[in-house]
Order: sequence, then C-alpha cells, then structure tokens
Amino acid sequence: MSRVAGVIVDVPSRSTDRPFSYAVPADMRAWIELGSRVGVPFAGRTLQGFVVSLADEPPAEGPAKLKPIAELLDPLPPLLPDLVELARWISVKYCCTWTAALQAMVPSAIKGKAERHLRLGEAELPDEAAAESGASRTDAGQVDVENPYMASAAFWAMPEEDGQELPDETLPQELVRELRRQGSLKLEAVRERWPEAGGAIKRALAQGVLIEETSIRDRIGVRMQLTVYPPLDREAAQAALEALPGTAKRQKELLQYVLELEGPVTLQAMLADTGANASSAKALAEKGYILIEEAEQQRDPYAGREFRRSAPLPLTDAQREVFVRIRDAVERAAPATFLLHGVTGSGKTEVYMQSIQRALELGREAIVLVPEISLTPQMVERFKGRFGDEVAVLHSRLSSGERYDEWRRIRRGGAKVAIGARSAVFAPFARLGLIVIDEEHESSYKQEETPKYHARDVAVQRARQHGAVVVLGSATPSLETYAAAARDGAGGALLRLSERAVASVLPPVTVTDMREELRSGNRSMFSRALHEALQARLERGEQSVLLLNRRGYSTFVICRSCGYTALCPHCDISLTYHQKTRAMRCHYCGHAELAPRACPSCESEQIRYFGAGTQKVEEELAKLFPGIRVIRMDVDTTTEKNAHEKWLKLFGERKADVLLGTQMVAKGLDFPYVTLVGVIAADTSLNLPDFRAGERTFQLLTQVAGRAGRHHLPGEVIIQTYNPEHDAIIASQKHDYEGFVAEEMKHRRMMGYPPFCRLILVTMSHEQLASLSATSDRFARRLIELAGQRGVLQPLHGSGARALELLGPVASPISRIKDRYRFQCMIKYRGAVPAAELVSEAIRQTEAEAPRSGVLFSVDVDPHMIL
DNA sequence: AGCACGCCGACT
DNA sequence: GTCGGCGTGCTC
Repeated sequence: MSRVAGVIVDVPSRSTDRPFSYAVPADMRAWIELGSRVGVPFAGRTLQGFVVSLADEPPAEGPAKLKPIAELLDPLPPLLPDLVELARWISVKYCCTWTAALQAMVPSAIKGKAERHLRLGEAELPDEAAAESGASRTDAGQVDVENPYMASAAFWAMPEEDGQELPDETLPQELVRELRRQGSLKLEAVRERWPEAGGAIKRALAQGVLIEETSIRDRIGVRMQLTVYPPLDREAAQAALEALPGTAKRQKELLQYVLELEGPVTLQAMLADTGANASSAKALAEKGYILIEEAEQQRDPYAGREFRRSAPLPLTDAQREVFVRIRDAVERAAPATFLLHGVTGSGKTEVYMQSIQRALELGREAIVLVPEISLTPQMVERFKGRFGDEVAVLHSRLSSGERYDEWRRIRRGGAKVAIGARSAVFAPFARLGLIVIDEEHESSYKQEETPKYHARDVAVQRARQHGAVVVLGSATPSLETYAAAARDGAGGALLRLSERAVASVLPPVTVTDMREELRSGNRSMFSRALHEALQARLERGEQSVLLLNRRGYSTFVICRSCGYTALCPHCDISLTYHQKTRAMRCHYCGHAELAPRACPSCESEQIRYFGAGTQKVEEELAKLFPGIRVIRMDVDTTTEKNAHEKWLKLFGERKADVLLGTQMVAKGLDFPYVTLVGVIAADTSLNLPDFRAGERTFQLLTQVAGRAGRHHLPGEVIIQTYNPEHDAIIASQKHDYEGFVAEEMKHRRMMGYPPFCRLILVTMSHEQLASLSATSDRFARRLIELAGQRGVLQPLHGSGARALELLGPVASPISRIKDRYRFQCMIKYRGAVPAAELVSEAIRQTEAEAPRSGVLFSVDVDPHMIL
C-alpha cells in the first residue's frame, strides 16, 4: 500500500525522461502496481504515464508537496514489473527514452491521449434571465436557428456603449443546456460548435462557472456488450422451469436454453438462437434466474474457424536430438540461448511445437516470433491446431481492437502461447519458459523506428529475467548469431538439422550470366534459360515463382539526352516511377508528381523510365507468353487488408501460372506445383552500399530456392546475375552456408565490420545546414571527450581489448529528407565499451548546451541498413 | 512536447 | 491602450 509512485510521463523528450513522484490517493492504493497506467498532472495538463517505482515516503529531493495521481486507467496493470525493467534496459541499450520503450510494449489501443472536458462548476451562472433575453433579442434579428450562439453574435450590430454586458460574455444557452444534460462536453467539440464563445468560456472558467478537466482517453474503447450468464443455481432454475405456467412459453424456452449453457453468451446471440425477445429475457433476469450484465466483448479474429486438431508428430532422430537439448534446458529453467540451424524443410516447426508443449506442461508460457509476412493463416493454423485456444495471435493485420483483445487475453492468462511479429516479444506473460524466433536472420526483427530494438536481443534479455530458453531458428543464420553460437563453442549452443524431414532433395540451381546474354544479342530481361524454363512450365501446367529483388528502387527516371534525373524536392533521393498512376513518388516522404513527357531540363523527348519494376516484368511476361496468368505481389497490390492471403490462395488453387513479386514471395510459401523459381536480377541487392549486402543476397537466394520442388515434382532454380563470380551467388548455388560464412567472415574482419566490431549510427537532422553542422561538431567533441575519459578512444585495428572510434560527422548518404538536412556519426567499437551510454550522455550534454536548437538526434544501435 | 509566463507590433 | 506574436523555462 504504497503512498508514493514514481511515474514515467509520456513526454518524448530526453530531459523529462525520468520518474516523477506523485502521491497515491488512498482509494487507489490497493490498485496501483508497478506497470500501472495512470493519468497525472504535469506542467498544467494531464498526461499518461506508467508507474515504475513505489515507495512509502517521498524522495529526499524533489518538491515538498507531491501532486496526486489523477486517475488510474486500467483495473489490471497493462505491464508487469519485469516489462517495466525490460523497458529500462532497452532505453539504455538502444539510447532511447524509457517512455518510448514502455510505449512500444503496449498495444496502440491504449496509447491514451489527454482529452479536455468542460463541466458546470459550483459558481452560479450569471443571471440566466439576461442570457434568455439575449436569445430572444436575436429572435428579432437575423437569426440562425441552427446555431443559437451565432445568432447572439448579432451584438456586432449593437452600439459599443452597450458593451458592459456584452452578449459575448454570456454562455450560449444551448451549451449550458447540453452541459446540464450530459454532465460534461469535450472541449474540442465545444470549440467546434460554438466557435465564437471562446471569450465567454474563458471568463466562465475564471469565475468558476465552468470547470475544465482533463482525462486520458484511450484510442479505442473496450467494446461493451450485454451478456447473459447462465443460472448459478441450476437446480432452482430447473425447478422454476417446471413451475412456470404454460403461458410463459418464451420464458420456458429461454430458461431451457440457458440451462444448457456452459458459459456466458451475448444477449444478442441468445435472442437470435431462441427467437425470443428482450423482454422475456428481462423477465427472467428480474426473477433472478439469469444475470444480464454489460461485459467487455472480446473480439476473436479467428472466431468461427475450425482448426484441425493435430497431435505431436513422431520426430526423426535428428529432430529428437535437438528437441531433447531444448527440452532439458526448458526443464532446467535457467536462461539459455540456442541457435537451431536447419535447412528449409528440416522440420524446425515440429521441434518448436514439442518444446512449447513441454513448457506448457511445466506451467510456463511461450512466445513464437515469426517475420510479419510469414504469419500466414497456414502458420496460425498449425499452432492453433496443436494448442487450440491457448494460442493468441498478434498480427499487424488485425484491427487495433482485435489486437488489443488478444493482448488482454494473454495478460489475463487466457492464452499461454503468443505467436506474432517483432513486438510479440513483449507479450505480457508472467511465467515465460520459451521464446522461439523463427527465421532469426530476418531484418524485420529490427525495428526501424525508435525504439530501434532488435527482437532477438530483447528476447535474450527477457529470457534472462525469466529463466527462459531462447531458440533461434534459421536455414541461413545471421553472421552475428552464428558467430556468437560458435563462440559458445563447447557449450554447444549450436544445434543442427541438416536434412530435409520430408524426403526431397534441394533443387539444382543454375546461374545465368546476363552479360553473356547481352553479348549474344539477348536484350530481354529474361535469359534464354529462364525463358525456356518458363515455357516448359506453361506447357506442363506447372507453376513458377519469379522474384524481383527490387530493393534499392531501381525504377528511376532519367533523360538520355542530358542525364537529368527526377529528384524529390524535399529529400536528396531520386523519385520512383509508378506505371499505374503515371506518377513519380518519393519513398521517403511520399511526395508525388506527374511524370513528365519531355525532359524538364532540356526539353528532349528522350526521357526514359529505367529499371525493372514488377509492373515492367509483368508487361514483358504478357508480351513473351500471350495468355499467361500472372499474379503480381508487391507493396502496390498487397496494401489492402488480406490482399496478401487472397493472392496466395488464388495461386494455391492454380489460378495463375506465375507468382511474381518482391521479397515477400520468398518467404515460407509451400505450393506443390511450383517447380521453377527464377530470380530476375540477383544483383539489385548485391550492389547496395551496405556491408550486409552479400549476406542479405545469400539469405534471399537460399530462401527463394527452397520454394521449388518441395513435393513430389522435382524443382529447378534459375538465378540471373551480372556477377556470377560473387561469393553470395556461388555459395547459394551450392547450398553452402558454411562456405559462404567463411568467405564473408574474412571480408568482415578485413573491413572491420560486425561481428568483429559493433556499430552505433547517430543521425542528426535540422532544416538549416549551419545549425546542424555546429551541433554535430559539438556532439562529436563531447563523445570523443567522454570516450577519452574512459580510456577507450583508440583505433579498432589496434591491439587493445577495448577500442572505440568515431567516423564523422559527415553528411548522411541521403543528405536530406523532408526538407531536413542530415548528418551522421558512425561509432565503431569492440570489447567491453559502454558505447551506448557514452552516446546517450554525449547527446544529453549537447542538448543541454544548446537547448531548443531544433536538431533532432536519432540513434541506431546495431543498425541494419547503413544506407 | 506543451503550457505558462513574459516582453514587443497592429488593431479596437 | 489591449490582443496576441512566439522566445525560454519547467514540468513531481
């Protein structure tokens, strides 16, 4: 029963990112816990905050008199103490505010905003008669009946001398009436409806006639619905059923119905089922046989769907060996991390499911993370089929209400397994036993917005708190994870599944050299090999998947005559051409303009739209193979809800010959009639100016190659490239992960990149170059100073165990976005260097030195895209 | 971030 | 002369 709460308020600024102390009102003491969400007065308004500490006495420093917490926002705290602590850890590791980390953990539905209300105060309304006369006076004039207050503005016609009792000072009658009727009104709504009443309202507030209140309003309400609870005393109800007179036919039917209920149903459902009306139900409720109450309605996105129950499958020897290792660790309940390196089709999912089963048997819970786009209905079905209602799905395609309901189900213990994308790592379980991260290498586990956390690293930390086990699964683990697991060496954190569980061989991979094609006169985007292979599939009625790795946005606009390229006026980046709308778009700020017919610079007609977008490939296919049925999947065709599912379903039903898409076609698809996978241009991802380009390409190619010939029909993969001798291409052709890693590691060591060091990218932005330059210099100086004090400032290629070097500040590769210039500093370090803390401290000092400079800092720890 | 408090130009 | 512009200080 603590009297004082430390609260992190929802202000996105580093200077206020510390707990503020509030008095806990006596009536809240039994309810407030670590992780409670509250509304607190802060600098003259009410803000949402999270309770992060509790004490009986106010802290020594701080104000003498604490303000009380204004409201408690949820009966059950949304967060648990371990999550509050985890948020703290995230804020330190990723240089973000504690509040940003806390916000990332809760569903968007409860990111409450302050809402201001007006209500009538104790003070007397000043002379209501005057107000009445005001209204009648306007009746005589040009009255706007719709808006009575506007009418009273007839005062403009009145002589100034009358001004002592300006109608402007009387509150609109309608407003007073509404306030009496409704108790309070949203300030925002009042402002809209009575725009002229501002002065009068201000005065009324000053006099206490009106009172302004603020409270936190969630983005979404809990949907309440009348719910019928079956009789508690069934015998009494049974007796009543028999005693009811024959005339009460409906009541008898209803009673019969509720006696057969196992749990509550909605009133609506009951009435629909029985054909009775609400008054019969009410009569029964009044007699006390049933209870009708407003209850929170749970939206179950998978309601009404049947899931085929599945039993654990027998494991192969290899699977069993891996499973035993994981199971033993789960039973030990000590933190552990495993890397499960298993080729596609090696049966990782079955191992996950049996491990989860064990965790559940031990009374613990499990989280399964999958990349957003792998979270397909088939995936959900597998887990729901095995674990039934114990599974909660957290999926970005759910509405925020549905997601909130699933999340609360977890929080209340109604679900024991959470399956979802990145943010599901925060599923509010209290006794976590296992966290599975499938496709561990996927870049979608790294959040690109603040807090820029990596779900894998957060999972490992969370497992540490709970004594839980983390299983990282991948056919192509990230080099960081692989190196870490290998380093663990004797501990054997590396588990392998090197054979496909279903007997089928990995498909042969052909690499075609597009330079060669060009030399022999083939200027099409399809090599002869791919063309023939496609033709053969069409003839045999088999299907093909074509991958266009468009990352890097190659559809730019260039004038062949003068070299002009279309650039975004707000960002330093070229515009992308979209065939459908004939518009050029900026992928950073959304700016769009109509594509010109002639070059705006030299007026030549030689302006061309370059690069092969999926649209262009689609056109080309139609030209080369008349009548071909193509499904195109990219951001343009999959934005609408469930579009993704719809297309895949069509393809699965063999309603199309070719599935053409960007990376999203590479993931987890499993169609028996797909016997050809073609990669149109492997180079687009290879040539990115990013040290992970090779790794990404290898992973992508390996993954997409796994899509072919997964069943009885043999598959084939064709990769088109201008770089056939690149390691990533050669290794993926040979299905040789280890070979690729060995080469890539050499390269990374030589270049001084992870996993041989770690990186922090600090980006600063401002509208004016001069302010940006000054601030970034100051930041760099502060950081160097701090690193020097800790004795870690030394070149990375030196021999010291601990080293940190700073590169920059320099202009960012995209030197302007949304009219803001961008500079960056890259921090490279090695060994036990508290680099994130140094960066945070340097930012604090820089901001303190020049407050309100307007320079925005953005920190990316372990950045993924160095673009 | 925002809101308050506080000092200088265009309107009743 | 006041309303209101937005510059800085602070928020339990």
